[in-house]
Amino acid sequence: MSDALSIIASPAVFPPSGAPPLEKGRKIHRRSSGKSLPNPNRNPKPQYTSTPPLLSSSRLDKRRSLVYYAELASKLAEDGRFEDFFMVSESMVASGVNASEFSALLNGKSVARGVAKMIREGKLDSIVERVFNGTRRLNIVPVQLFDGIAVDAMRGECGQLLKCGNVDRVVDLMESLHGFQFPIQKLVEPSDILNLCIKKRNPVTAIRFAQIFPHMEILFCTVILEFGKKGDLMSALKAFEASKQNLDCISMHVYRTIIDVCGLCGDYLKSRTIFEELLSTKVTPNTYVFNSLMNVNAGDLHYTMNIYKHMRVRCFMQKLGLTADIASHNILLKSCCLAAKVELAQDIYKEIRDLESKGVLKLDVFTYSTMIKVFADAKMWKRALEIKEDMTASGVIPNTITWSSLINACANAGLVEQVVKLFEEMLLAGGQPNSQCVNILLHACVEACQFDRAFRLFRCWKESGFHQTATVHNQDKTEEFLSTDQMKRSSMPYRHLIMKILSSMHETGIQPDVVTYTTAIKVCVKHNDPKLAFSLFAEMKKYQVKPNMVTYNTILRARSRYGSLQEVQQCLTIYQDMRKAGYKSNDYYLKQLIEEWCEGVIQNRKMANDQWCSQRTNFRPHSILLEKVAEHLQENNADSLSIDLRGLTKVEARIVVLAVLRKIREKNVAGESVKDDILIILGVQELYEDGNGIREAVIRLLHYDLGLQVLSFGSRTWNDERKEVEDRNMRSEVHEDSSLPPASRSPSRRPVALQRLKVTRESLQHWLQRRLVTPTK
DNA sequence: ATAGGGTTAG
Repeated sequence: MSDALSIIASPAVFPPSGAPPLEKGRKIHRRSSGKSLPNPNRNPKPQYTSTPPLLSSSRLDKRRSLVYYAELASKLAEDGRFEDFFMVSESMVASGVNASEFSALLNGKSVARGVAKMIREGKLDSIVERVFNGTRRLNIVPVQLFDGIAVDAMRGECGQLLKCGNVDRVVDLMESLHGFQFPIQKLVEPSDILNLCIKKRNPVTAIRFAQIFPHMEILFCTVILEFGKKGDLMSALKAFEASKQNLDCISMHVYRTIIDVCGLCGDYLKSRTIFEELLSTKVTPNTYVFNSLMNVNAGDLHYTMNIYKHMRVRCFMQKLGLTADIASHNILLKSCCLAAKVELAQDIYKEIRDLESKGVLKLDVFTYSTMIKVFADAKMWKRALEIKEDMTASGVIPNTITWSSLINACANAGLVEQVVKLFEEMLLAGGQPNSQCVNILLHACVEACQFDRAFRLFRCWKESGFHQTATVHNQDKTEEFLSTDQMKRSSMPYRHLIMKILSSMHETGIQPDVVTYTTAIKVCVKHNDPKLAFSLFAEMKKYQVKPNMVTYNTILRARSRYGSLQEVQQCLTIYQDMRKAGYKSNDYYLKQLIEEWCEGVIQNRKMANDQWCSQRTNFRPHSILLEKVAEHLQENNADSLSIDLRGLTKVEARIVVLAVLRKIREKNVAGESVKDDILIILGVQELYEDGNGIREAVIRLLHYDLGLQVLSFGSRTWNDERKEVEDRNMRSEVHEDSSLPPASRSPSRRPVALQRLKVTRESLQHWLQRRLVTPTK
């Protein structure tokens, strides 16, 4: 048998200088003899045109020709011509050359550049398909072929795909690469992939990603937790099940995470099921699992106590050390706190103090803070202060949260003096107040109507920083005591104080948060000052402080105080804003506002109101009513006098019509006269039949209650039409074929049309004039 | 990569 290399290297097999190749090599021939190869000008080294030592069988020659073909293959790869690259490489290997010897001679940089080039050209799939499968056929470890250039290029490409939200594509790619031991973790930030999966509520892709991630357990935990944080328990559970399939042993961390997630998603019963399942595997749960379970079920003291006992018995039986640690006890105290069991909490506190003296446990800042909260909730502020003494005696340093709890204990009891005193003490002790702490203080002052005092504190901070506050404040104290009564009567308008307080906070470096703004808005609402409330709402948006449910409810709560069209419009804007922010079903206050505002049109007609009250509870949970009203009341919709009532119920239709009428009335008072008729669209129905009774209800309201002239679409008066309808009904009853569905009946006899009503401009004007002479309320 | 404590609204 002749030398293998000489066969592969013979001109008949692979000609370096352009002789006819094997059929397999046609492409190589065409391309390599074409544009880029050989090209001495572009790259004079190596000289492909020079004749390689072909027919020699000496070792040196063999080596030389191996180097030559490796260089050639590298060059082809660099140009992104991987088919040609593999043609050369595979031919070499087929000829008996050792693949690893050959691959060691390949220029890794060139191959990497070639890969980068393909990536730039968007040929990502080809890389996986050709390059990786090709290298596999060659028995070359593909990773060796790539250096930083290719990895960078591929990372860039994955980043682009993620930017476009194409997370599945990235995971597809990574799955393929993973099969070739490619270091996929170098390509993307795991959090980038997970965030997208979570945003799309797509657990499947997240699970696929976790399966190929080098630290699978960690990633599964992260996936479970992140879905949980978004309240997506379903997806979290899917990831949990997948993690059990993929991990070879029971992971306490995974169990702990899913139990926490049950808590985050409010399904504490599910956490119990999962715990039972874990017990059934006969694996002893660790302290983390026990503690998480207790914490999630903290609202159920009975259950938490049982778990706690279970822990202790287990320790006893297995002669283990104490599994219940200080965190377990802290959770138990929290559970007592939630159940308002002050005495039990005190007993447990005594017990753990005892354990501490025996050196078994060490009470920490959490323990003391929780106990302070126990007493704060029970309005036992003196006992709360005693806990603080215990704490300092044990050498535990109170932190911001401890101080906040303590201040809150006094605030709950209405002791503003004590609150301020503690705050000063905190500052002296070097405590760093944050916005939450400041909010408690602010709230305490607000509750006691001491706006002036709150402002004074904030002014001090602004002028001299926190740590000067105590002294400055003390100087003011006498004066303040003397003028408390005047302050309660708000000698200085509270509204100036609120704005000032907020700006002081900004300047002191404490960012007013949702709670600060909500408290301020609450004060405005209390003082009947919707204008300032709305402007505060605008300001918080300006500072990118996101309103929450409480904020929306606070501002919308004062519905009865909002009277003007503008105020109602602002409310509706806020409502729409709320919907956009994802708060859906709680539009209770605004519905009431709209109802009351609209009904104000006929508020002196008692009968109508009584009838109304019986109907008001019939709203659908996600009615389109408010959107509809908002649409009509918007300023830019001023000239549209067409009301589309399609899809609304009787009650909703009534409100929308009333809203438009009230708007017309307010505009009229402001000097804008009615410009046109009102057109009311009722929907596609049989002209003389009205299943929902909307038509009847609207006509009753407009014609009978308000005395407006209502025309049907043909401009006949409603009364004329009514007679006609009755006549027709009498006649049709005889002939009607009730077995047919309405739509299939003869249109000539029962016409199907878009029903419309019209309220004429003249009758509206009459109505407005009547309204003016009628004494109000 | 590991839990547990504080504020607002009804």
